[in-house]
Amino acid sequence: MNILREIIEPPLEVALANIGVSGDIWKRALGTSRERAQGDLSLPCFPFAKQLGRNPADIAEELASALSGNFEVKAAGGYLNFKAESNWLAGKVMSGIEMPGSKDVLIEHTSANPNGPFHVGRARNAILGDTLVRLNRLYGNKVRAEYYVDDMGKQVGVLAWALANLSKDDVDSILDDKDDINPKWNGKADHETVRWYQAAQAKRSEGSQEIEDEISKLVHASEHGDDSVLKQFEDAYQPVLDGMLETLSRLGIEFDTFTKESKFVVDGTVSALMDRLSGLEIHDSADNGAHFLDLGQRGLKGKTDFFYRRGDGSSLYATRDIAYHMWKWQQCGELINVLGEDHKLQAKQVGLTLQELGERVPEVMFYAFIKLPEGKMSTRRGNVVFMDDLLEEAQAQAASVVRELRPGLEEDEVTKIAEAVGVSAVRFNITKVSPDKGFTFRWEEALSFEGESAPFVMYSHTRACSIASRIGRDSIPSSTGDIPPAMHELMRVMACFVDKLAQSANENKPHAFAIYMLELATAYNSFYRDCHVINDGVVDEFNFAVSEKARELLRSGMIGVGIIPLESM
RNA sequence: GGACACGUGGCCCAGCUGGAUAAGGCGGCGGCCUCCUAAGCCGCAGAUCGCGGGUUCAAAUCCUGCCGUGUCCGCCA
Repeated sequence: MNILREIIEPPLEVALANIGVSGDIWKRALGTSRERAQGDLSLPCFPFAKQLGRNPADIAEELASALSGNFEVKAAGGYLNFKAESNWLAGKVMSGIEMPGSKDVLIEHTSANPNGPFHVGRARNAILGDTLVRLNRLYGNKVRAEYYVDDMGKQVGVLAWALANLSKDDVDSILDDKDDINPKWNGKADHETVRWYQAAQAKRSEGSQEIEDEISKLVHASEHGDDSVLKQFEDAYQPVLDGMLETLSRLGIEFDTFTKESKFVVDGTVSALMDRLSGLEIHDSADNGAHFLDLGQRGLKGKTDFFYRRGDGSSLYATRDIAYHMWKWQQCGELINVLGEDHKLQAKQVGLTLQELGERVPEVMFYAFIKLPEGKMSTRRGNVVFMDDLLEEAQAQAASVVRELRPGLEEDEVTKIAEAVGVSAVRFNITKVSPDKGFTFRWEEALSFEGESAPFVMYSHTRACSIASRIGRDSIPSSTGDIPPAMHELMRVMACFVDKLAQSANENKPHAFAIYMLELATAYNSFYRDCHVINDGVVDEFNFAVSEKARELLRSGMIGVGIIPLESM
C-alpha cells in the first residue's frame, strides 16, 4: 500500500534517527503486514535490537509513541504496525488514481509456427502474452503487440511441399488410422490444412530420400530469399495462420504487427549480421566452413558453441532471431518476449550474442508447459485438447448454467453471456497460475465457474452494475459516511490496485494481478453484504459512490486480465 | 551425464528481494435467499511447506547435498 507508505516514511525516518537508527535498510523491512488484523504495513524491529542493544519490543513502543499521522500505529511483540485511518483512506481512494506508466514497450508473444490449430499448451503463450500486453496498457505504457511469423525453414517447407504434392485422397489414406477432424471445424484452414502437414510427416518417416531432397530444395531456396518459393510458402501458411488468429480473436487476443522472418534474409540484414559476427573475438569456424561463437568465454555453461552459419553459408533460425532483435530494438524502448521453457537455452545464446554486439538483452517471460493427465500434450500422438474444442465446450457448459440460473432469458442473451463466461473462464484458468509452474490441464478446472474463477469476478461486477442500473444515475460525490470493517477492507484493497498492477506489469507476473482481482471481487462481495446501497428504496449516497468506484476498478481490472466485464449474467 | 526450472492440507494454488498464528480455491461437513443477482456469503475439519545439513535473533523463503517431476543440451525451427 504505497499511499500509506508515502506518509509513513518521512516521520518514521525522523523517529528512527532519533533513537539512533541510520541508513535506509529499514525501508526494505517495512512491508505489508502478514497479519491482516494487525495492520496494513509493519516494521519488524528485531534488526535494530542488536545495533541499539535494546529489546525490540521497547524499540517498537518508543517508535509508536513518537509517531502520528493519518494512521493508527501500535507496537506488538517487536513489530510496529500501521493501519490507515479509514476516512483518510476513503478520501484517497475516492479521489481517483493515476496510471504511472510511460514506457514504450514491444511485446512479442505467441509467434507459433503457422502449421496447425492451437491446442491449450500452445495457447498458454498467447494468453499470458496478451495479458501482459493488456496489463501494460492499463498501467499506462504504450504497447505494441507483435507476432513473429515463421515463414521459412523446414516446418513451412514441409507444409508447402505437402500442399503441392499430396491430394486430399492421398492425405486421407495416409492418415487413415488417425481421428478425422471434428466436423465442426470443416472449412477452418488450421484444422484442415494441418492434415497435409501430418500426412507429409508420416510419409517422411518412411524414409524416402527423394521427398527429403525436394523439401530440402525448398527450404534451402527460402533461406536464400528465393521470391517464388517464399510466395509459395506464404500461400501455404497464410490460410492456416488466419485460422489460428480466428481462435485467438475469440479469446480476445489481437496483434498490432506481424513481422516475417524472411524479411531479414531478403533485406540483407542477416548476411550483414553474419559478417559482423565473424569479426567478433569469440568467433570460430568448423572444418566445413560453418561458423560459431564460443559463448563459453562469456559464461555459458554446458554446450558453448553457438552456430550461426551453416557450412553452405546459409543462416540458422537463431541468426535470424538476432537480426530480428536488433530490428526490434529500433522500434521501442523496452522489449519483452514470451517464450516456452524449451527456449531457455536459445534465449540465453541470443542474449549473450546481442550483448557481444553491444545491444541490450530483452526481458523474457518463460512459461512451463501444460500437460494432460495422460502426459505431454502432443498433436502427433493425438493426446491433445484443441483450444477451439475447449472454447466450444466452455460456451456450452456456461449456457446450461445460465439457463438454469436465469430461466426465461432470451436464447440470444444466453448465448452472449455464455460466450463471455466461457472465454473468460478459460483464459483466467491459465492466467491465474504462475508462468513457471507446469500444470496439468483438467477439464473440470478449466470449466469451473465458481471459486477462484473468472465468473466469480464477473459476478461481483454484475452486482455493482445491477445496483447502478436500479438507481439509474451517476453517483454524486458525498462526504465520507460511516466506514464499517467490510468497507474499510474494500478501500484497502482498492488502494492496492496500482501497486499490484505495477508489480504485475513490471515483473512480468500476470498471475499476480489475476489473483488481486479475486481479492478485489471478494472485498466487494463483503461490502455488498454489509453495506447496502439501497435500503427500502432510499439510496445511501456514500455507499453508492463506493460501489461505483469499485465497479470502475473491477471493470478496468477485468479488461486488464482478459475477463469480459458483462453488465448482467 | 550436464544446465535450468518446479516440489506447500485428499486435489489445485498464493506467499519465496528472510520476520508474527502459512493465504485462498476445489472436494468434505454444517448453516444463510419475505433483504441491491445464492456463479454469492458464513462456520467447521484438514499442512512434518519433498528429505537432510548450513547461515541467522528469525527460514516455506537464502546456501548446500540428496530424492522426485518437467524442459533443454541439432551446422532443426
